[in-house]
Amino acid sequence: MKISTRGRYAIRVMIDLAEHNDGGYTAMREVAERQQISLKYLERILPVLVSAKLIEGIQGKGGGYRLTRKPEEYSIGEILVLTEGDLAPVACLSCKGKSCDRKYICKTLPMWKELSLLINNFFNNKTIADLVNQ
Amino acid sequence: MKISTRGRYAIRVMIDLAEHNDGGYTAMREVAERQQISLKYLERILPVLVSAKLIEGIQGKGGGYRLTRKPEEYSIGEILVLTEGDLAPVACLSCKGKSCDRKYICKTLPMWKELSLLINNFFNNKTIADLVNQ
DNA sequence: TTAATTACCTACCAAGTCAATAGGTATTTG
DNA sequence: CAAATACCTATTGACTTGGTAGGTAATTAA
Repeated sequence: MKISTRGRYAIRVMIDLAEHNDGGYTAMREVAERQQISLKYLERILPVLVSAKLIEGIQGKGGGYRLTRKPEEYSIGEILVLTEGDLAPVACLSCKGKSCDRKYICKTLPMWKELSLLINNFFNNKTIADLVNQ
Repeated sequence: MKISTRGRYAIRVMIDLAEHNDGGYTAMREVAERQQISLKYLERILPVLVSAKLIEGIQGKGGGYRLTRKPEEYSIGEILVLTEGDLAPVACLSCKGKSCDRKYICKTLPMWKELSLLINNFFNNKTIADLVNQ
């Protein structure tokens, strides 16, 4: 029951980009240094954020990444779904998991659905801007 | 971000024991059959519930397990803590994890604490009795 | 007393995930 | 041309997951 470094690092990168958002591009080398995260590892996490158009990057000297929207327009939920794959607390509710043949009689399923809703609401109602301003 | 079969199966066993609670002992072979869970696997999950005195078992023919309290006196939280080890949604908040040296400057830590509280409250306010009666 | 049944115990295993590291290539700027 | 950057793919060691295998000890019914 843990959110992995992939998702947590992605959020920290987004916050860092929001904090240093002057219209230009921020090199991931700087972000990695400030956040004390391996640059090489970050480079493996970012592509999914780029292809989902949450950030955009340009190559070459002076290049880097920048946000494509305002910080308050990113929900934590969408970042985590991209990087973690799913926010379902149990396999039965994951879109990847196969349908369980006990779903109509399972006494625990309603509880998992309730929890899933709680967690999803929590993350969808929290934005990058909420985390920058504190 | 998933609760594993260990915790989920433990809860289902507790519910099953509560449903067939006539004062006597219920053989795990029956529970495994009803719940469609491998008996051998269940036998590996149960010892922690026994040593924490959530259930008690007696050996030999006619033996089995039974609850030591009333169903409404078991919170889902305590069952999951025993079987999953921890309910912290991130390593930084786990009792097992080492202390993070960014904890005083981390912009995300307050959010993880908030989520952790939400999840713990959810599980601590839900009992086995809540799941049996529906 | 014996056979059946049960909890209880330990070792093992295959597959997958996690958290990186390594070693590049392509692109752009000064 | 050199430096800096994003971008790409393969590999790896440690760990977790979800079991299986093969027993032993205790108890009861026949």
